[in-house]
Amino acid sequence: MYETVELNIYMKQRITLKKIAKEFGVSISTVSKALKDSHEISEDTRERIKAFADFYNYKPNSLALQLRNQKTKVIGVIIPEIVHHFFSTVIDGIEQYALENGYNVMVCLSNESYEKEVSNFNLLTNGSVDGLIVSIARETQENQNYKHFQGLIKDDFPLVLFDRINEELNCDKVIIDDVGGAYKATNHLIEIGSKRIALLTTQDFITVGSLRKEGYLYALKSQGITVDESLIYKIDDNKNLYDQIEKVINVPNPPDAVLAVNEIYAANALICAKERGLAIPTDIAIIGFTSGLISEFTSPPLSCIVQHGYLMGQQAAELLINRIESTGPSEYQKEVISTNLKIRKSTLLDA
Amino acid sequence: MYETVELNIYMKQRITLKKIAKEFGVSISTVSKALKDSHEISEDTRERIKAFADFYNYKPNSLALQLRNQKTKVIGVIIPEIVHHFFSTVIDGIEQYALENGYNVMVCLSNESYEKEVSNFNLLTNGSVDGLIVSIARETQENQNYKHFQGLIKDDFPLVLFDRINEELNCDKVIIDDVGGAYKATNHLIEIGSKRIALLTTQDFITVGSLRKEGYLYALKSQGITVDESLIYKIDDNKNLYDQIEKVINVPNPPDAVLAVNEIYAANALICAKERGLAIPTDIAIIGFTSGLISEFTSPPLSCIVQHGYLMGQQAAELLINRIESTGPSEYQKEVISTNLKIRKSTLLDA
DNA sequence: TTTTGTTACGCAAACGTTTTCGTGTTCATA
DNA sequence: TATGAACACGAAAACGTTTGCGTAACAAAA
Repeated sequence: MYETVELNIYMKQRITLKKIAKEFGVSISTVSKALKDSHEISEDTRERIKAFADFYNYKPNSLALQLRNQKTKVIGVIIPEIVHHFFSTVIDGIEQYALENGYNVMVCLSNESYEKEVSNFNLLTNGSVDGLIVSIARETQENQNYKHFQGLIKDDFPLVLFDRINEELNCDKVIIDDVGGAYKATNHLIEIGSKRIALLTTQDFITVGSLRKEGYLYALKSQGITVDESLIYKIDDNKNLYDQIEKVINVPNPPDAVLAVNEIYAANALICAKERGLAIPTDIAIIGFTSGLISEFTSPPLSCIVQHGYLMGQQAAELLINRIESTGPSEYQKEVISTNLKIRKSTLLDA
Repeated sequence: MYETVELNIYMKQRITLKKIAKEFGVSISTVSKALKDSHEISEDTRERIKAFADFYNYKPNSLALQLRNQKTKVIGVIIPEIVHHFFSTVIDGIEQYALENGYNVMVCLSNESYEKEVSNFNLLTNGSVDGLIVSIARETQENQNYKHFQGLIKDDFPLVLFDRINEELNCDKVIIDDVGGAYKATNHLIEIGSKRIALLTTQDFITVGSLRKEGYLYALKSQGITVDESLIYKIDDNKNLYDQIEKVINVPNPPDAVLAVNEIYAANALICAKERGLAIPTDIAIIGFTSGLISEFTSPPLSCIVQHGYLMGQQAAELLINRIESTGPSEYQKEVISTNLKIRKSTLLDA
């Protein structure tokens, strides 16, 4: 049965309305309507066409639909890197919310490179996606070159920034409460009696790093502790982490606590402290920021500020989809996701 | 200047060839040719059109191009979950190779669910992508329901399976040398004097788990060690990991070595062993499979079989793109990526 | 003056849909 | 026997692009 359909031997083409129409000697519109169960088409024709389409596993070409409907139901995501637990969880959250709302997700990686970020922009905003969720690449933050963002914003292209954002950019944003998180962590260290709290942060142009530094400073000040600038270390991610962190810990008079702005810094500090023979947390308490698994399996396990990346992804997707589907212009929103303090043995004195 | 172009106030539409044509009172084809620097168009017209297009930041609508060219230059990837270091590295490898070859990547998550896998299939194979790279969801492996795969294969749709594959499926595949890796790891344990080597593996329907078990058995047999079935534990990922692993370690006569088929099992075993007061590696040696970061930061750090996920991604992308761009049919390939043994202190006696 | 050639453009098809608006046929009603 | 409705379908436009081919206008050569 159904042998009239011509198929290329080497690359079977998908079946289309046109081919079905040809098979039955009817028009394309008849086929289209039949497949949509339109009452305009006689039951007999309808059933025959549907059976045929089913047999050949017909599915409407989504490109054609997207072109016609002027919307793709796809949201693009550009992140600095994917091999990063935090970003993975965010993607997960985006995906979940998007799918639940009939959208799909296209993920691209900037690899922290300005150039790749721009090319991803070009790629995704040429009609392939209805909106964009972005966390800014390190190089972009370093160079302060936001032209590609401004171009989009000028065109009212739906855009949501998350985590690594730029305040100047006029769009929806989702961030975690970096200041508050660092504040909580620092306060916790102070409460357990730490006096000389070192801060392992990033270079200044990474916004989350400088915000966490802010929270750290704020906590110290509000507790009346004078800030010792020599305890603040800006780690360069392009150089060897351990070597840099060793210079903080493996010194004559090491700090009695460390607040690290991410999990890796914290884990390295922990290894380093143990190497030097310091007891944790009695000699030195350590706390990090994280959403990862490393902290659970170090010994002792690391206390940390939990970041809720999944929630962040959901919120970003929600903002974006609202923006895409809204008719008129509306105020840009900035969602702040609060953090939790998760106390483990690296800061737990009584254990 | 250039004020004739009509723009909707609420949602600025992208500029199109048609609008440019209208602006200049020429035909669409003239504009198209002008922008492509065709000699058919006078230099004067050409320059004016190009300047205008540039001013309005014209970029060809990729949907229209994809529809016309009958190819999208996008490859779809479906993975069970993204919050998983191994899968992230694979994605990374796919992305890198794809981008270098003019392709983009669209990632979808099955969340180990059969239903989501199928819906992702439908979504991606309706014209949105030129080919698919898939690692099979757990539920699909459990139910053995591969109809959606067979449908694609029947249509000669370019498809590459990686890591979690099914041998029956007739398509390109990339796997790591699971048998060989487990064999290496087991041999290593035997070499350092382990006699009673426990295996922490997955349930049978996870192919990588059963393959690694095979390697483990093979190593034991080739060293003349009789297999003790009571040392083989099938962990159920849906239940609490630590509880299950505790039943292996925290017993009167624990094994003197553990081979875990992934990083998490290994890390849990390590915590468990320390909890019970066993010295590592003297009382019990532990080795895992991994590409993750956990192993580096446990104490002692975990030896492991390195999986080269990045390479795997590259190879998968290469196979797929070759398949997409090949004209005639050709033999399906199966690439096997070999593993490395990375010895750390969890199996290092002399340290 | 006629022929030939070049220049500079326009037409239309094609990709695969959806959907509005016809339109020809049949059948029942006045 | 006209009239109207109901039925079943087709034509065509639209989404945005590319490209082979046709052609008007003009200039140069025969």
